[in-house]
Amino acid sequence: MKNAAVGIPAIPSLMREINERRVIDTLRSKGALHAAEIARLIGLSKPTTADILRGLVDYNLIREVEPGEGDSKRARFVYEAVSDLKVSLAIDIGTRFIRAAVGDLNLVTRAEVSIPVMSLKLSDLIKVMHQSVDKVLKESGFKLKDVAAITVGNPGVVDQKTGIISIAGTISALDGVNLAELMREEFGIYPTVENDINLVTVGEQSAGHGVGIDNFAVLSVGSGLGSGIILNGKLHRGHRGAAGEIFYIPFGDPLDTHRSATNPSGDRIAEITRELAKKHKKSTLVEPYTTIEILKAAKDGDALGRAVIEKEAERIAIYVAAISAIVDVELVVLSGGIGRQADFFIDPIRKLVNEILPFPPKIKVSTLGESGILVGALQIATAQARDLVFQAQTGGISTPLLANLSKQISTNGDL
Amino acid sequence: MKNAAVGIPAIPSLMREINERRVIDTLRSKGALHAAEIARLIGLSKPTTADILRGLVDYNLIREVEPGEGDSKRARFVYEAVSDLKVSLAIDIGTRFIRAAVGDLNLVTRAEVSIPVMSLKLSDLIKVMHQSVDKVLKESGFKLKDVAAITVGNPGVVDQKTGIISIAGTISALDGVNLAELMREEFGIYPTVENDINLVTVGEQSAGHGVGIDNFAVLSVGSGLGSGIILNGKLHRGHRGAAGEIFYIPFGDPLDTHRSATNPSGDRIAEITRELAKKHKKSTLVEPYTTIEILKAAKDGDALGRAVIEKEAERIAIYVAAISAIVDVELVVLSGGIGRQADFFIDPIRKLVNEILPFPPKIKVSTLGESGILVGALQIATAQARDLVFQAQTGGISTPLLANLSKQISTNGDL
DNA sequence: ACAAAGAGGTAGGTTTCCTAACACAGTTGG
DNA sequence: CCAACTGTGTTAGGAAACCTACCTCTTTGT
Repeated sequence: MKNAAVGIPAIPSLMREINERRVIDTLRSKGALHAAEIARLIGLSKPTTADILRGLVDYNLIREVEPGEGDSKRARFVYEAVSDLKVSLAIDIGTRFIRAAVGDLNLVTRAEVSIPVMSLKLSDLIKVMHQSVDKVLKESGFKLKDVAAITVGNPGVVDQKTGIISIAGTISALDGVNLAELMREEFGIYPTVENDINLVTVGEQSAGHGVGIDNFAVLSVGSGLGSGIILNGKLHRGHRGAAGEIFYIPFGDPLDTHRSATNPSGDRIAEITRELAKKHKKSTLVEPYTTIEILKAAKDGDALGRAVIEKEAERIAIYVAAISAIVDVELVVLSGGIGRQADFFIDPIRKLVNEILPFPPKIKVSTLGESGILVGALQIATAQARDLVFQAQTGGISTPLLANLSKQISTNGDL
Repeated sequence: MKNAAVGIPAIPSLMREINERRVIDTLRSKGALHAAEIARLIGLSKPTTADILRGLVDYNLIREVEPGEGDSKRARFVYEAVSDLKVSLAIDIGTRFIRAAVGDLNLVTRAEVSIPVMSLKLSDLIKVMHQSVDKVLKESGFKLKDVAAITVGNPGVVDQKTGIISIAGTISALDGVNLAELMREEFGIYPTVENDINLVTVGEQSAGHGVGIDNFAVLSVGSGLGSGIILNGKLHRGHRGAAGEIFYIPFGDPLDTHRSATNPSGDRIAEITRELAKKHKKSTLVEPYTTIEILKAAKDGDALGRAVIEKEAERIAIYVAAISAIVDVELVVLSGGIGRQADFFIDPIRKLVNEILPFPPKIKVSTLGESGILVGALQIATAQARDLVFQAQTGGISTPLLANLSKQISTNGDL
């Protein structure tokens, strides 16, 4: 036991790796650039930058390209990050469809498919998942061996340590299942399994209303109710991955497991309508009340429809307020089947939230649509894929170790 | 504009600074050590470590001491971090007392005082604050010029950008005041002004039940109601510093600004008692109902007292549940005048929380007592003081810049 | 047309770290 | 009790990474 090092020291080769990573990150985010410009952006000298670029070309992580329109005419060599060394795979296990997407290392979606679910039995879900993966890979022109990382969305809470899913609600076949392990057996790759609303939230962060916002939440109101939270620019999962499970906020009778008094989700909307139908006799709405018809009627000016929506607004508002009271977000994005339709009743939500809170958040309606889950899943899978590719090509140390170092750097003053 | 560097590059001198900081951090957390042991702990080679140690001795940041009991007999030189180069100051502005403490760079409390406030007028508060600072400095043997950093606790929400306090509740004289700027004028040092419950939370993290726990909350039930949240090991302040203002969770009637139906704080406890007194005629309790007497009666077995406490338990439980539903913490620590007495009614709180949540947190009662605010404030002030001293002695770059670098390092894989 | 500015490269030098080898001082075991 | 061992601290030599300064060549601007 001669060198039982606890931490990793800052040695010259580590310095080089940090700078290499920053060069490639810069190329991925800004597109093709020439050496002098990269040097300026990062703060390195030209000789060092040129040396790093030569190394990255040797590693096959970047390549020389023809100077384009935006480049200085004096630039003789322009570099871009190689995007198709490996790909990442995003899968969304939903109640009605299983969707899948293939993305390259520069986060460009190469293919996207959607296959209807035949039954909610676990074996059938796995079967359809296989079909969607096969189909999306074929369409993208890549093979399974090209896949570096997979991220899977599901409606449940995922235990980060064991990998086991719980509270999967509508897809109860997933409860108690270790989906990550199961997929490793099926596809040979250990995937990241994540809650679907958390993925929508990451999607909003990378391509929606959450771009550049460090503290925001997504409130998803659809057939179920849930939320995802970005705090200090990072998805907050909580101790057991159950952060954002706002259904369990004990509004009304604490022991009412249906949250009958406050639940705005599709589960409850028919009951709200039935209740309000006693007062509003004139209505085009008839049993069985469906969410789609209620929303349509409300837009068309139907009194019962409007009354239901007014109630919905109140119920959504209290959840927005509860989230913001506890974590003080800058923005709440409404998502999910009902939330995405909230454009025409967002004003009463805002009004009530502003009355409840001294520091109300902005409230917006998601514009990402159905594929929000895949956008977020690709974001996570691609980040992992980039890291794996970097390690594989350079033989560098892993990002978790680097993150460890960066933690050690800033113990002070950064509380 | 020849070198408009956006980031800071990883250059050799930065590497040295990282290693210097890690050496001194190691000495502060582990006490006195000899060179070979430090080298092992950090992972550096012996010659490099010895060189760094010589440098830090020259900078006056560490000093050579006599080898003690715990040290290897072969150790010829043992080093410790210099603790009294500068000190930090913690101030707690409370409704009844203003407390102050002086701590050294190794986080040892050198003196602590408590002075009753005469009135809640701003000018009087400032006067008493001055007295407490003078007194605590005198007792500690340091002067104002030795103070490197100050952290001040107050009941309000502090806007991180403007420095202005709001919702200060019981000390309404602070509302709209820029206390940080005011103190800079008084003491010549720009302090960190922070919400008092946030400071208690940092206190629990460094010296209470929160040691080693990455996700936990402090629920403070006293004359008011509030909470502080540690997520991923860091205090979460939120977009406007209003995180943890759980009073605004719209339990009951959303527009009831008193939260009559659910507020467990001292504000409301007399009313709860009055209500329950109708059912429990036999009681030693009489108007005016005070929190202290109610708690005492309940402990002595008084029926009315017990009924009130039962109600309190329910009310506390729903706030614990709401926090945990949203951020999924491992632990909730009960604090504040009432919360710290919760030992004898913690079981019904646990029972109800376990019934409400699928992933209930552990619940514990704070053991820090009245000085929790000062413990947290010293923690923050000392972290800043260490950083300032390091910069002053070495001429190194600031920690925010280092943190910036560490952020740039781990863009990937660390979502 | 020619000077200025910018891209890319080379040379030389500094800083930082490492390994290897050694001197010296305690520890251990026959 | 002394030889062999183990661990501390130092010295020497060398590798890796960065920098500045300067050079050439091309484009830009007057």
